[in-house]
Amino acid sequence: MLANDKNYSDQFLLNPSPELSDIKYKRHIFEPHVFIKQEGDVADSVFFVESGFLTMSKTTCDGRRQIINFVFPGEYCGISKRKKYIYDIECLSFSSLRIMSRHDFESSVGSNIGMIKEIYDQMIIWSDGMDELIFLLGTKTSEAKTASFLVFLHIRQQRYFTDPSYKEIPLSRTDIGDFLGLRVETVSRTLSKFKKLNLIEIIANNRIKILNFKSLAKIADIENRWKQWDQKHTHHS
Amino acid sequence: MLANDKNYSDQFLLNPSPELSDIKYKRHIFEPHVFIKQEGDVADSVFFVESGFLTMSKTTCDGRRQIINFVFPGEYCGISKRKKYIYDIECLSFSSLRIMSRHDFESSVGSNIGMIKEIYDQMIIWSDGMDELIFLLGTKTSEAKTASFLVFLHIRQQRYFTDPSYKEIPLSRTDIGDFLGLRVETVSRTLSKFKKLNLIEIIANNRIKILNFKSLAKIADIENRWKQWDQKHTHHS
DNA sequence: TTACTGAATTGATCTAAATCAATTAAGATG
DNA sequence: CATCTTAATTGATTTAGATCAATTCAGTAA
Repeated sequence: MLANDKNYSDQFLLNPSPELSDIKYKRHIFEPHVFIKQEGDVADSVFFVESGFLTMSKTTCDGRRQIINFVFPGEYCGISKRKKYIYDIECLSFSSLRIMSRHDFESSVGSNIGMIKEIYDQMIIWSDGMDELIFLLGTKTSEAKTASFLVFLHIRQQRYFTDPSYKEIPLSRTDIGDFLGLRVETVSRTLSKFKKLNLIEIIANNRIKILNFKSLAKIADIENRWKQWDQKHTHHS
Repeated sequence: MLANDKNYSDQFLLNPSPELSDIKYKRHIFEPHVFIKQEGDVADSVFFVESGFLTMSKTTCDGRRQIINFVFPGEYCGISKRKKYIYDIECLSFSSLRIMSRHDFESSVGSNIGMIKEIYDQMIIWSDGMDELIFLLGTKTSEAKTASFLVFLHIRQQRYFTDPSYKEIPLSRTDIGDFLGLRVETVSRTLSKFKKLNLIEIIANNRIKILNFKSLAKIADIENRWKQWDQKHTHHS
């Protein structure tokens, strides 16, 4: 729990679109690392993130966690057709959420084409992100995964923030690993390697500055596999 | 290309809901292994599967393929907000598709709340499936992955088919591996193991009969990890 | 039938990443 | 401030699954 997280102000709260802002809600501020909902809980609410960051994750009984998605300010979370949530919803930082009842949300969405369009649009964007994550988890090496993550975070942060004091997403190495399907140690080693190559600068544990975006983007896609291929096929000595 | 795939008939074609069936379309029959669209193609069409199976997949430049989703009869495919597709759309079997122009599709969906609700519902279901796949890829062992796949397929097939002649989805071991983030050899080895344990029966290459669903479901979730944990913590000899 | 082709299986070996084990660094607390 | 706690890093070792290499099997064609 960082001291400056406590300088909480709603100066930068995001509002939902006019279409959606009519739904009855309660605002609630959550502290970091609080579980808003857990897998198996009755899926009775929908959340709108006014500020802060959430994760959607699932944990095996032996403690392996997979982060399925990050929820950014301006996004909805908890939309489901099931009786129970199939994932945990957890706060990464101090977060201000609008909590709506599922019933209110669904009846509003069901009767207003502007509203459903809004949610539909978010779902298509999320769907693209999930495609990328599935591809990453199924095919990429630890280096490509880590580079992809840095690229992803860089783009996502640029998209969402104009206020400099809210630029950082408080992710631990464990969180990063749980997103990429890697262990902490591997994430740490890979970041150290990137640091040595002057691709990044580790300012503080939760602050990684990208020094060479282009190279990272290359590694994220294919570079390391090509490197291997290259080594095999061009070194004849 | 199996001989009985050629016994093509539209006796079992699925229709979209009345809401959506007004959109202008062309029907087209595709052969197995045909790419309907490839990553990078202009995203100008939307497809409705009347019969057959599609995959959405992405391939790295060194040939690793990740299947992101299977498209079953009655489902839509190719819906995007991007200019270009970010995945390949490929036929697994002989498939009858309704091809709509993206423009027609979007304008119909944008103006009809019944239509958008229909698509929205499919997206929520797909989203749940993608959550599961992300979890599987990030946390599960090869045995749990393979068992999960068998469970998934069993449930999916039961849901979609009443006509027995269309029960089998023509997946190769490579396809299964490309879905689970495993290599062919690993899939084969794992299936052989399951066969030896009398959990499944391999009738033909594309026909796996489940003999013990309960055990597979257990393995799919956690069994193998608990087994490991168990061995470590209870064997004191 | 026999030969041919591509898929599946099985075995041997290798390797990327996990696991195990300290050590170091960074925050938080009294 | 010193102390306590938790996170990050780094090194040594192990291992699950990949890769490499035949072999077997199934399906098709001649």
